[in-house]
Amino acid sequence: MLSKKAKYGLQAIIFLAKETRKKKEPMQISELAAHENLPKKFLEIILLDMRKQGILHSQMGRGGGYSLAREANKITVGQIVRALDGTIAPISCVSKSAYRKCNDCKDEKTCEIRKVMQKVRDATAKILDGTSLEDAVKGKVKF
Amino acid sequence: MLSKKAKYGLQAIIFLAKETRKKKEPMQISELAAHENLPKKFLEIILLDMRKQGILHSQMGRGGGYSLAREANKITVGQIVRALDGTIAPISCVSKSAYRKCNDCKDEKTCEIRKVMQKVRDATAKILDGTSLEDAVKGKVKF
DNA sequence: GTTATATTCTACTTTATAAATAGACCTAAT
DNA sequence: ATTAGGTCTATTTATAAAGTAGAATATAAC
Repeated sequence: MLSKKAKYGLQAIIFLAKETRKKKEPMQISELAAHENLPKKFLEIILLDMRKQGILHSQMGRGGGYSLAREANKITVGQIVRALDGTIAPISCVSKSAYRKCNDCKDEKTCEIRKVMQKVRDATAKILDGTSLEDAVKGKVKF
Repeated sequence: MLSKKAKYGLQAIIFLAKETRKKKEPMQISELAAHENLPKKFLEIILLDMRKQGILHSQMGRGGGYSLAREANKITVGQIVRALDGTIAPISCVSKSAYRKCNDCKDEKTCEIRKVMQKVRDATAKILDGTSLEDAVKGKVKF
């Protein structure tokens, strides 16, 4: 399951992507939180995470706020989920961004669970990495 | 991410499926836990869950233990994950087995996140429901 | 330069849920 | 009756999620 962190982050950045098309000014955390009904302080952490990973850009001081660091068609849903949840893989031993061997795994190559979950990861990656914010906003989800 | 519960459950039932091909006697929790290096008491809860959902059969008393309730080709990985995690969906609003509307969702039909996650769910379901324990044990994971 | 506004950063508390553990209790075979 | 097993209740521990409070920092506007 997607964590709430990733879900809230997606909600916020999708709203940002929508609004960015209209006006170019950054948006305040408060406005984002209010519009999407998200816990403000939690959202603060989430936005900060995305900024540190280069997905969002922030502007301090008066008139400041958050804006997309790149164009909406250059940011994928997969990047956001990885930034906030660490991975899109159902199990860490098939993750590319956050690989970790299972605790008592005897042999990764013959692990049956790993084989199945590898397929799930690949299918998920294809969808999430193949969907940009622009696609999402325009409702153009392929596959 | 798959919970540890589901992962341990899969480990245990796959081991069971392998051993069942040889001998027909039920297997004890202790043996399962020892062989797969799983916390015994936690595994106890997991096996009980699967029994209550008709996936496993248990025999009380001396010489008892757990065995598959159906043949290995009649049990899918998807059934096990759903039994232990409630759903295979990345977000509850696209789950079939455990549907739940998102808290402050204004309109499910236009939700961009939902559209993407629906695709992920469908792709995941195809793989997990299309893979039986027999497939897993024989290393025959399609797709 | 001062002020207002907004992000950034730190720290702590609470609540909910996942993960793990302990022990008493029930069941069936011998 | 005894023994070997599952069943059930309760509790603890760890982590995710959320909320609270406040200080530090950066920037625009005056």
